[in-house]
Amino acid sequence: MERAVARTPNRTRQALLGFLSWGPQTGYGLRKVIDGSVSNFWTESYGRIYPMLKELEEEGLATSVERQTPGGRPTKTYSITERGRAELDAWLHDEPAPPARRNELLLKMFFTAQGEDIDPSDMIEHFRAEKLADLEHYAEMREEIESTDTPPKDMKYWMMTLRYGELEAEAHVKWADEVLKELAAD
Amino acid sequence: MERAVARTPNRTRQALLGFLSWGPQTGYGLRKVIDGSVSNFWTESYGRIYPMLKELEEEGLATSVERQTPGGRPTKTYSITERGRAELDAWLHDEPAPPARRNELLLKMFFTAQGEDIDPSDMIEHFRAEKLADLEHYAEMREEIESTDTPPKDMKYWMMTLRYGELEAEAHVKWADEVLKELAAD
DNA sequence: CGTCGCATGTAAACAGTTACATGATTCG
DNA sequence: CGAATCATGTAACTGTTTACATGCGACG
Repeated sequence: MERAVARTPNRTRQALLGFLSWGPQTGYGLRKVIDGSVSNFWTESYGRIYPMLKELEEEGLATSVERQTPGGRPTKTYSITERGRAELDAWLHDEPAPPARRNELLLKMFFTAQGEDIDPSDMIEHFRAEKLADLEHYAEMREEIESTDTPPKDMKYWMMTLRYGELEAEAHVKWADEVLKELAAD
Repeated sequence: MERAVARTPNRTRQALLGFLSWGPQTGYGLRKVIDGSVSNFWTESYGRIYPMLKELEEEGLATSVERQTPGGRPTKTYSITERGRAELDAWLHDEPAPPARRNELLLKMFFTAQGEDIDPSDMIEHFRAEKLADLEHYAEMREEIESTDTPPKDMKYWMMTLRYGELEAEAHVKWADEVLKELAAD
């Protein structure tokens, strides 16, 4: 009997297929799009993107066309294939793996009493500021998505991921406020 | 000029030093303690624990005593050294690295419209159930910490990490409720 | 007598980042 | 002319899990 395990398997494959499903892209372009849309809950580095695109092509999930641009480096534009779409679809149908549980901030908090004169206030203040910046960023994204002509089907789900970020960040700020108050009370 | 980067560096070292700062432990024991106390925001596998303990000893941050138990395997008990405590203390003083941003649930949500007839409701229902289970678990931990004679200095910080989990899980449940309602409205 | 808990450890594979190499164009 | 942006790609390194090997004692 096998137990379902909390691994973080390779999803770069699916992430790239997802973005290619919107239309052809270069490796460089994918990186930009990822940074500009899902950076809040997903990241990819060139060191993963380029080898993975090569792999996708070898497996017939994507095809590439190399273009000699009128000056500058030749660019390689990838497109998703039918088999690629099928793989993306299959992935969308199964259970996601839970995110890795590794939070250094909390680990430090947990051991604070073990150090000499540690005051975690600065660290939490910093954390709080980051979350507030995230919230501002989300507000901008909300406006941007609503103002550009996003397909309504996509829009709905994008807003849901945005909402996740908002509620989570708000909870984090609330936590920081509570904790800072308690720390100040000493 | 170097930019501070959001890496997730090796903190197994500090985690183990933290737990050893409470008192001597075996590798096996450390795993148990970690699972029973911080599993909510930190995990370690044997494959990291044993090699890391060896490393800590080589670097003079811990010492070990091998005991021949009256039957059974010999056990190796590690203790933290002064230098180990200094390293732990230094770590407690610097900024934590932000957690990795890789959430497969949200990545799936983001691409839901790209699949054929995808209804993410089941997935979110499952997510919600997990968070409710987490909340129950936190309630138990709260009682447990309060009933056993935890040093009050530690207690305060442990409760803060617990509170983080509670507020976050509550936000996640709220998100799931909102999203499920919206999905049901179609 | 089976399996669970105690207990240590390694090897292989996988996941992921960072730094580097290369080079043209455009903008200030 | 220097910096930013477009653009592709590799190599080295770090981090982490999983599966396996080994074996005793206790409990049912």
